[in-house]
Amino acid sequence: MALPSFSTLAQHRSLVPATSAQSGRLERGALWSTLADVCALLRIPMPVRDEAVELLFQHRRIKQGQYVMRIGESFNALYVVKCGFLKTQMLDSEGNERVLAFPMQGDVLGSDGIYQGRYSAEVVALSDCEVIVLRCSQLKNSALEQVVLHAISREIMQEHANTVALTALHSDAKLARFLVMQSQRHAALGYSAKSFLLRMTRRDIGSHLGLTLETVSRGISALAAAGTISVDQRHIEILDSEVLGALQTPGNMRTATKPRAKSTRTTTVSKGMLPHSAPMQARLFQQTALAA
Amino acid sequence: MALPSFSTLAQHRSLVPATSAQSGRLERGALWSTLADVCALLRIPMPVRDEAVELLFQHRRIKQGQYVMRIGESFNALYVVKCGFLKTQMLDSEGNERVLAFPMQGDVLGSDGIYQGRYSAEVVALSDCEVIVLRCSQLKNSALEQVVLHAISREIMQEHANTVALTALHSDAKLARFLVMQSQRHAALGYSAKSFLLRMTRRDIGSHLGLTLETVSRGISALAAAGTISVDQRHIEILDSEVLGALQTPGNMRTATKPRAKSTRTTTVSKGMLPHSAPMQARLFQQTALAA
DNA sequence: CGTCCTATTGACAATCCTCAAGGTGCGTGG
DNA sequence: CCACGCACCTTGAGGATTGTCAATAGGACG
Repeated sequence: MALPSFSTLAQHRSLVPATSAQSGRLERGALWSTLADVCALLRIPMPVRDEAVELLFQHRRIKQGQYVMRIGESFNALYVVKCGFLKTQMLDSEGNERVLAFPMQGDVLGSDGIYQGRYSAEVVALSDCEVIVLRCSQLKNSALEQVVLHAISREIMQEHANTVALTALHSDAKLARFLVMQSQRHAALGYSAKSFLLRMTRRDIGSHLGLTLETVSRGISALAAAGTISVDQRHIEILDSEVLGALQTPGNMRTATKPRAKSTRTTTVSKGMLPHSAPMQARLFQQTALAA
Repeated sequence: MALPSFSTLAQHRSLVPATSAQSGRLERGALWSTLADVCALLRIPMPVRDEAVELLFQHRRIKQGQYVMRIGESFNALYVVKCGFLKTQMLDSEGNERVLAFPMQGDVLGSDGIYQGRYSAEVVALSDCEVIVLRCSQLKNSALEQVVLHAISREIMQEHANTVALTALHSDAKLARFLVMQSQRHAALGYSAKSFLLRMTRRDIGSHLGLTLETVSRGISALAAAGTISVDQRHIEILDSEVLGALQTPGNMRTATKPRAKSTRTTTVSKGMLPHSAPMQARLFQQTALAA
């Protein structure tokens, strides 16, 4: 069982929806994954604890349009996406839905519920999906706990950095960035980086980027007209990744602080107070804290 | 020692910069805080472990304009703001600075370094400050570790939610939201909610909100002209908090998904698969995981 | 085959960025 | 103490971007 269909998936064609890959063992009429399976899916090395308790985590199939979880439900499990494509959204203070992310294979769902004990976002399947259920009771003090916490912290950091970066860009740059990220994420799963299918609506993209669907549509049309990409409905083909990459951070949008100089009496603070070769301490704390 | 100067501070006038409140014990020529001090500052109950090891955490003074940490420095400590006002910023892919947050009393600095083992943001003091140094070696497996992790997860969740919410608003709403949050944060520390001093420049505000400094300036002027606030340099007085609060989410900016209906075959999934009174499990996992 | 959702495109208006020109406050050095 | 420089703030005018409203067309699905 060791590594799951990871290397297998790495050869797939891009347009075949990654529906229900059939790894995991069949037992009691359902599919289950081992600790090793989940770790591989999360791309985090398996802890070497010899307590070979062989924990098994049940799979759950989600049909397109169905919800993995709803806002307000009490937090009792985390989920790891085994395959398929989803959308995470929350309600802002007005009651409108705002799209937070588009999770896919290897992403963790439900981490927003840890803190409040209640999910603050909902996750809906944009294609038929399969997720692995990690119940709290299973995670608590298990070998998986640190692994999952590591994955969560990685995701939150990346997503937040991405959200911040988006704030200062204008529509074309946002769009280019979104497409590049989609491309990279597809590539990371072994699909084509040049050709992929957007599973979400223009409106979803707009909500995620802070644009209207018309602006998204126009932006995509403009990129296509410029020959940077080719569009057929939701099928995207990247023709010039150079140009697309360059578009991510075009002009200024003078929204940033520019100076980058003058540090009033910065003397030797940074080197004076905490020198002491610390990488090891950092690593140690990391072990215990948010990483694995 | 118990609760620090918390209740004392709660009576201060708003314009007096909260510089170097003098709690903490003096030892070896420096100020130190106990576990109880730090927990109170973080507004998190102190763990009841009877290992009364009496850990002491050293204070560090930061003069206005000095840096608490720089981008790229290796991660070896977290900091809790004892008093003063600061600014956190990172460099985007272009090399421009982007302001992430304006930390104040009780906030944690440096959590962005946990994951990479290296700080990805820098923190500069906007006023004379005092921070409490939590070295990794002290935190590791200590009673404080869970407390700090809880505080960090709380901060990250709030900051991310705030960042996401900002994305869809237009300038006036962003500005109103910013002012309301500043007001609330000041109030939470015992200062006046109606009258406070902005320690950051218009440019910093703009960078934080994704606007230019001119737009910020115009927005503030407009609010003042409307009688909602009164402005004198960086001194802000809120005259009509009703109006200001209402401005936070004005028109639509049709950026959100609106439908809010039609769940294709949602049948009984959410209630069918994971009912089981889970709050207790959630609480347990919470204990072990990110909370205290 | 009709309906609904989605996407595209156009025209127009509002917002916001850009460039530019003062003005104010503060620290530094003469 | 005053002059000067420098950052910060304000305000204006013009233009680019983007939101809004509206009309149309294609596709999915029952």
